[in-house]
Order: sequence, then C-alpha cells, then structure tokens
Amino acid sequence: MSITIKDVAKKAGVSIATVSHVLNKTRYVSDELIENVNNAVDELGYYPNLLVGSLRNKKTYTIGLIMPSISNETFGRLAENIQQKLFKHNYNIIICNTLYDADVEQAELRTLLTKKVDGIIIIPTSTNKKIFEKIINTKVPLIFVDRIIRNLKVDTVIVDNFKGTYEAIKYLIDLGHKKIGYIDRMTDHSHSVDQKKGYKNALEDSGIDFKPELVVRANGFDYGSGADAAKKLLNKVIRPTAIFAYFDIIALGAMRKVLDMGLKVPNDVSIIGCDGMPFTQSCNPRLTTIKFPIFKISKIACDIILKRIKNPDFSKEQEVVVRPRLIKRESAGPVSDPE
Amino acid sequence: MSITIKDVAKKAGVSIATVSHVLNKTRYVSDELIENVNNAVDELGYYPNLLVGSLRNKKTYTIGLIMPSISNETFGRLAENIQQKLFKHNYNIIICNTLYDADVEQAELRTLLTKKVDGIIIIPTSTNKKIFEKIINTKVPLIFVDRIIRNLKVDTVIVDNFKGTYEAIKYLIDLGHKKIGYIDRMTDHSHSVDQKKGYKNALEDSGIDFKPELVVRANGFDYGSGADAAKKLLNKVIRPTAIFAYFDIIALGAMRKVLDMGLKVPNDVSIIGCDGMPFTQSCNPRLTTIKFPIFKISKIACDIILKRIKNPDFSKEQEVVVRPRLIKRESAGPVSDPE
DNA sequence: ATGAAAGCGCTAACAG
DNA sequence: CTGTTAGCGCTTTCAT
Repeated sequence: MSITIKDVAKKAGVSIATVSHVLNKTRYVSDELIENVNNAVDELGYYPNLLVGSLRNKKTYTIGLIMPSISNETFGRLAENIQQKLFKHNYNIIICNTLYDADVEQAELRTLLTKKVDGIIIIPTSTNKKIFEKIINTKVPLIFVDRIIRNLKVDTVIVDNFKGTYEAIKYLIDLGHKKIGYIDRMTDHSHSVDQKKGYKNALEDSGIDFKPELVVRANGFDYGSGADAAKKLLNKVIRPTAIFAYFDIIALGAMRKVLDMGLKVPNDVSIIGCDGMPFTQSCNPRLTTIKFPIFKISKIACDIILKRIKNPDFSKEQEVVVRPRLIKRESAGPVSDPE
Repeated sequence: MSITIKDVAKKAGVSIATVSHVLNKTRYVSDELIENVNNAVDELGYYPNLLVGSLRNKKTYTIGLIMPSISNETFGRLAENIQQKLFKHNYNIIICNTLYDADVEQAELRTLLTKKVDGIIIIPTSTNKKIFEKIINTKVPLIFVDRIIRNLKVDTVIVDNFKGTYEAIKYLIDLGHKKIGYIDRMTDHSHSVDQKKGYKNALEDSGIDFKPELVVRANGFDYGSGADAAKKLLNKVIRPTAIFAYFDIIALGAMRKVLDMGLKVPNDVSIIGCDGMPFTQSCNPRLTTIKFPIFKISKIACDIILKRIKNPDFSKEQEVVVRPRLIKRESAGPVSDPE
C-alpha cells in the first residue's frame, strides 16, 4: 500500500494528470500548482512506481547479469564495473550466480525474462545451444561474456585465451623450461579448450613434445585444488620445472605446495597463473600471471548492450576478442638446472 | 512489444482468464484447454510479465542490495550468499555499489524505491540519519549490515568489532608484544570506532600505555595503502614488533613492506589482519586474521528481511551482534626481543 | 492551463 | 467449466 499518484493528487488538490506532468515536466503547469504538487510529494514521501511505465513504454531500465559466482574476485570486479557503467545510463542490474549449475542458470534466465529486463549479460555456465536460442527468440538483447558458443547468433565478448596462454608458455620456454606442467580445468568450455591449445601449440612450435602426463586437472577455484594438482605434478617421474595454472588462486595453491615440499619458487619451480588478481602483486614471491582485461571487457559488453537496447538491429551480432597481457613477475624465472 | 497474455489467448482460442488460470493453476480448466494453452505458450515463447502483478499484490520479489563495493571479496561473498538464499525464496536482488560515495548511495536508494523493491539490505556508506529515516518512513523493510547508526529504528546485523579486535590485541600481548602498531581506517563509522576501542582497551587492561604515535591511517582497501602505512610505522622511533590492520589486504601490504625492508615475519614483526579472506591461508607466511562471519551475517540478514516482508510488525527492530573469530596462523608469533 | 479517461498486462470477482 | 470485466499506477490523448 505505498503512496500513489492519487494520494499526491488529492493532497495537492489537482488531477493525477497534473501530478504526472509536474513530475515529468511534460507540459506547462502553473507555478502555484507545481509548488502544491512538489509539497505533496515531499510530505507524503512519494516515489513513483517505475514498473508501471515498463508496461507502457516497454523499458524497465533493469538489466540482468548472470555469472558463475561474483565472489570470484575477477567476476566481482567485472560485475562492479558493469554495474557502475550501466548506472550512469540509469540502468540497474539484477545479479544472479549460477554457481556453475546449468539448471539454476536456466531458472534465472526465466525469472529475468519474467521481470522484463531490457537485456541480459551472461557468463554462461550451460553449453546448451537450445536454451540460449530460446532466449534469443524473445529478442531481448543478450551478450555473452568470456565464453563462446559456436554458431549461436549472439553478441560475444571474449578474451583470447589461446594467444594469452601461448605467450605465457613461450615465455617459460624462452627461460629454458622444457618440462612444463599444466593445470587444466574440468570444463569443456571454449575458453578452456582454447587455453589448452595455446599450451600445446607453444610447445610444438618450439619443438617440445606435448606430454599428456604433464597435464593434471583441478576442480574449482580454491587454492586447495591448486595444491592437490601441484602435488600430483611434482610427484611425476619427470618433475616439471614450471607450472601453468588456469587461475591465480590455483597457481597460489600450487606455489604453496611447492614451498611446503621444501622447493623454491622460482629457483626449483616457476609458476604462472591467470587473471591478474590483486593479490598476485603482493604475494611472496609475486606471481607472474596473464591479466584478464576486466575494464575493457566490461566496457565493450556495456556498449554493445546499450546500443542493442536502443536499436536491436544496429548491427549484425558481434564477436569481440580482447587480447590479455602477460605480467612478468618473480614467480617465473630461468630454469636452474637445464639438461 | 513482447508476447502478452492476449497473444496466447488468441492462439489457444480461449479467454485471457483461462490462460491466466492455466498458468497459475488457480481454477479448474479442462485438459484440452490446458493443452492448447501450454502449446501456445511454448510456440510463442511467452513469459508472463511479473511486474504487472507488483501493481496488484504489491510484491516484486526483488530486493535491493547496496554495498560499498562487491569487488571487495568479503562483500562479494556476502552478496553471493544473500543472493543464493533469497533466490531460494524466489527473490532476485538488484545490486548497487556506492564506491563509498554517499551521493551515489542516495541516488541508488531512490531508484530502488522507484522500482518498488520488497526490501533493502544495505551496508551503508552515509552516516546521515535523515536520509535513512526517509526510507524507513516508506515502510519498505530496511536492514543495516556491518554498520550501525545509533538511535535509528532499523534492523541491524553487525559484527562485534570491539571484542574481535580486543581478542586479537590480547593475543599479541600474550605473545609478549608491547609495541603494537595499529593501522586505522579513515572513516568514522561505528565498526571503525569500535575496533579502535578494542585496541585501546586491550592495551590498557594489560597495563600498556596507548601511544598515539603507534596509530597510523590508511585509506582504502588496496595493498599499496597497507604498505605505505606500514612504512610509516616501521620508521617510528619506537618500532612496533607487531602490526594490526583493519583489512587483510592492508595487512598483506604491510607484510610486503616488512619483508621488503629485510625484516622477517613474524620473527621481527608480527602481523594480524581482518576478514579472513581466502588468500590469507595461502600467502606466505599464512596470515593470522579475524574472520568475518559471512555466512552467519548473510543468513541473519536474509531471515530478518523475509520475515519483515511477510509481516512488517513481526517484532521490534532487532540489533543482532555476531562474534567474529580469531584465526591463529604463522604471521603472528612470540616477540623475539622482549626487553 | 488543466482535467477526464483510455489503455498497458494481468488477476480475481462476477456472470452465466 | 469458461468468459467478461474492473481495476492496479501511471502516461498520454482528447476535451474543454
């Protein structure tokens, strides 16, 4: 039972039309009535119901943002950037975490459509084309971030994981490393596949054989998984002199395990992570990492969705690829024992 | 121009009432018509407009969440927890970051009221009572988290920063430390004031004089500020043998500075942080820290707001205080050089 | 210069 | 068993 325009009109002694026009400055109203209306608004504490408009002019000024988990600091920063940028354009965002559960994601998508968001930005969990095609059919602007599904007609903004990883592995090779362990994800998402390809190609281009036993999988994004994965790698017959991990925290866990085993970083084992999280510049030793370009990604995603909302046909679906950057720090160094 | 109930009714050859009743199972409809309606829904890709209902039954199933910055990992986890819990009750959340700007916060509050959220959970930036009293007058349930404003009739969930800090300082004292540096916040918020009081009281209760020169301020939550603050402390005439910081990242920055100056942690300087962020268990050395009880806080906040939504008068405004916990790790140890 | 009223999408009371 | 319609809060056209 909140205060409505009727209450204001009654209190101000005018028609609801006049109240509306005063608030929106949509036609001339005498100074006296303007004053009456404004006073009534203040006294009653009236906040116009924006949702009503959505039923007329078809805009809610709300955008859905679906991601695996905003507590992941990189995603959190991405979300914050997106929220900031969109708020400047008067949009709010409804945030949903899938926690890597495709069913949850589907439910969230449904709710968002039901709440008539003006658009959806998503770091998808599901790889099921059908689901997204349904969304696309609604004509609600949809932007994919950080993950691509081939042959889906949708705007996409991704990081070039292939090149990023290729460059990092190449860097290790140039430092003399030949036995490079690789901590892989559990998923079959594009970004994961591309990353592994970067690893393989870098090795092969330098004439180093790819050895499957140097690849180990870690599940999740916690440092315990990183430590476990590193343990497996370090106990191999051919012990790697360098380890690449898909996520900084995994890399940190790996580093921890290396140190706990009495080895030195980078003297005995070099380590490279991914994302460029803030702590990577303050841990000990500082972590070499591939920086995820949060700012660029969020800017592009926002630009596209705003344009798409303004004009759904402003262009064909775009696929924007952003190049990540290798930040060289202390955790990766020359191999100490080149054979 | 999205698909409406009319389109469905036409396609299914029934009235809009029947469509409504089929979708909501609110009255008997023959199997045949149910089937027709469901088919029409599927074929058209119809998503009912939930916002319309909000204008009738006065519920939007949307809750506003305002915090300084979700990219702060602790806040991010809090937000994620809250989102998860509320989603189970069919609520979505609109997230707003104030970035510690009170004006932004005020604008966000306004927008949320305008979008008729069913409630607002806020870690407030502003300390201005007037602003919040206005919100409270609207009767929209409001919950304060992690910050308290005295004499404001509002539900509040906070951490006992006094006790938490008291305990941490006491721990250092028991380890033999007498010169304990304190890195303080820039704000005058309750949690900050309480924290400092905990520091002072712990000292005094142990017969150690509080020395203002051992208190230094850092602005922000980045590790650079922590390093700067630590530098100031370490260059004091009486160099502290321990440093307490209000935030883990500040503590990490301080630790970094200590190491960079050629000192050892904890041998030369012990360090304690606040929040219990994940990286504190994997940095080197592992950080002793006061754990912020994210799970409890979010649970309590959600419980209260849901009850308040269901029944605004279910109880008087509550003030729940949660006790934090000191996690003892390697960054704090016995003083090496007790005089 | 201002008011009356239609209509947005949907639910629920009423009609049959 | 199903359809017709009022009405939620507001904008906007039409009327005066």
